[in-house]
Amino acid sequence: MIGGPASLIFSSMTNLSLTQPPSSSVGDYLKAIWEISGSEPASTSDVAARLLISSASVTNKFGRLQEMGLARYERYRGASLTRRGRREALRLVRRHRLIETFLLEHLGYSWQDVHEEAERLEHAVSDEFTERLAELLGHPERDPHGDPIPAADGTLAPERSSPLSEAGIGQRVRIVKVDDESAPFLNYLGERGLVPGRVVRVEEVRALDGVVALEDEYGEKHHLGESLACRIFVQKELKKRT
Amino acid sequence: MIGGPASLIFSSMTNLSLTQPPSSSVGDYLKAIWEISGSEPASTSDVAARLLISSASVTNKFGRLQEMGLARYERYRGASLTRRGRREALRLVRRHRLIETFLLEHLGYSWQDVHEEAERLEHAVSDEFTERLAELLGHPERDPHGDPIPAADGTLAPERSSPLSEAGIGQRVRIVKVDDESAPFLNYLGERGLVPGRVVRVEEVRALDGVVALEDEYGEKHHLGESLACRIFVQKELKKRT
DNA sequence: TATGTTTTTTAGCTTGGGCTAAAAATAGAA
DNA sequence: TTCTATTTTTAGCCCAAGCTAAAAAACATA
Repeated sequence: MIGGPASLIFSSMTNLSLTQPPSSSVGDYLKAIWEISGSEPASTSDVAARLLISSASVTNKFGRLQEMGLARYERYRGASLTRRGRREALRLVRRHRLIETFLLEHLGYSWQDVHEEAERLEHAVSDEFTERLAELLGHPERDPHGDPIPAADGTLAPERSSPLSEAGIGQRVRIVKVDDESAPFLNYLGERGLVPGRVVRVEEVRALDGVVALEDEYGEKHHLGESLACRIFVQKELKKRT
Repeated sequence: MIGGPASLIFSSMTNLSLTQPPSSSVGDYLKAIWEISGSEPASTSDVAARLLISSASVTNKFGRLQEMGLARYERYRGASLTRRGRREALRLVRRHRLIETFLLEHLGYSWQDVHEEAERLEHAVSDEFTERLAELLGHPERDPHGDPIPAADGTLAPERSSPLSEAGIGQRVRIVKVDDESAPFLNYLGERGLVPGRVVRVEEVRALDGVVALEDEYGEKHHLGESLACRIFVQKELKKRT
C-alpha cells in the first residue's frame, strides 16, 4: 500500500499556513490556551500552572505567539487563539487522541501511562503518520476517554454533553466522556463498565449529598458520589439502543 | 493487558547509567559515531557530513560527549563510543528499526517515507513503547531492510554477512540485508522479490564488469550490476530451505 | 625538508526556551 | 477612594545547539 487514502487527505489540507511546523513548545502553549480559554482569554498564570513553567516565560511566549499570528494577546488580559492558532492546537489534539487510542487498543497500555506517552509522541509524528493511524483505528470519532477527536482539517464539532450530576431523574443517557486522568478513577469506572458509549438510566440525583443512582443495561445498580458524577458527561439517549 | 511481559523486560534493564535521557541531539551524534567508526574513531568531518551540520559544532559536541562518559575523544583524531555510549546508540537503533518495521507492516508506509518518520519518532518514544511495539511485531530479529535489531539491553550479535559481489560461484546464499535507502533501488529489488530472507544461487560473478548473475527459487534469472551487488549482503545458505 | 592544502579547533555570535528578582499594573477590601 | 495584595511584565541572566571566520594542527607532496 503506497500513498493510499491517507495521503489524499493530508496532502490536501494540513499546514496550509505554517511553512515550518511550530516547535513542540509552541504547540504546548497553543493546546494550553485552547484548553483553558473559554469566552475569556487564558491568563498568564493559568497557562504557567498548566505547563509547569514560570509566568514570566509565558508572558514572553504570548508575545511571540501574537507575532506568529497564532494568538491574540493584550497585556495584562491574557491570550486567546486566532483561527490559525486554534487549528494548530486542534491538529495536536487530534494527534494526541488518536495516539492514546492506539496505545490503549493496540499496545495494551494502561490508562496511567497513556497520557504521558502521547504527550511526547504528538510532537514527533507527521501528518502522514497521523492519518495512517486514523485509518488503522477505523477513523474513530472519540478517544477511549470519550473525548471527541478533531477532524484532519482542524475542526471540531461543538460538544453537547452535560455532567451526569445534572441529569434528569428517569432519563436514559449515554456516557460520552470521562473528564479525569487519574488512574483509580478510571479503573473504578472501567471495572463497572461505566465507560463511554454505555447507556444508563438515572434513578435518583439526591439533593442532599449529590449521590447519583444509576441502573445500567444489565440491571446493575451503581451509586456515584458527587465528585465522580460531575466528571462523567452524558447525552440524552433517544432510541432504545444504537 | 496491563503491565504485561513488556514491562518486565524494560523495567529491569534499560537506562542503568543515564539518569535522564540524552537529548535527541546527543543521540544523533552517538548513532552517527556508531555507524561511522569501525576500528578507527569517527572523524569530525564525517560526523558533520552525516548530520548535515558544521564541523565546528561537532568538535564542540565531541567534548561534551567525553564529559558525559559516552565517547572517547582525542583532539584531531576523532571520537569513538564508550561502552555506555554504544549501549545508548544501540537503544536508538533498536527503536529506529522496530519503528520502521511497524510503519511498513502496520501503517502501509512506503520505503521512501519510513526512514524520516522513524528518525523523528525514535527520540520521542519511551522504553515501554519500544518493548510493547516489539511484542506487537512478534519480536523480530531483523527490520524489513534485513538489518539486525539490537536487543533491549543494548547488545547486538556481530553480523556475518558479505556483499553479494563477493559471493562464490554456484553458492546458495540468503539475502540478509539491503544496504541502501534510495527508493528506486529498493523498489527495483522489491519488484523482483530480491528482499531479505530470499535464497538465491549465484551463477556468475563477472570479473570484467562486476555483473552478478542469480537464479532465484522460482528459476528466474537476475543480472545485477556491481553497484547494486555490493549493497546486497548475503549469508551462505546451508540447508535446502528454512 | 619545506611548503601548501586540508582538516580541526578556537573564538565569538545567534536563537529558542527557560529562569529569578524587581518593577508596574490590576483588583479587592477598608 | 485609597491602600494593600496579587498578578503580570520587564530586565537581565543561563544553557544547549547551532553558526561563521580565523587560527592551528596534520597531512601530502615537490
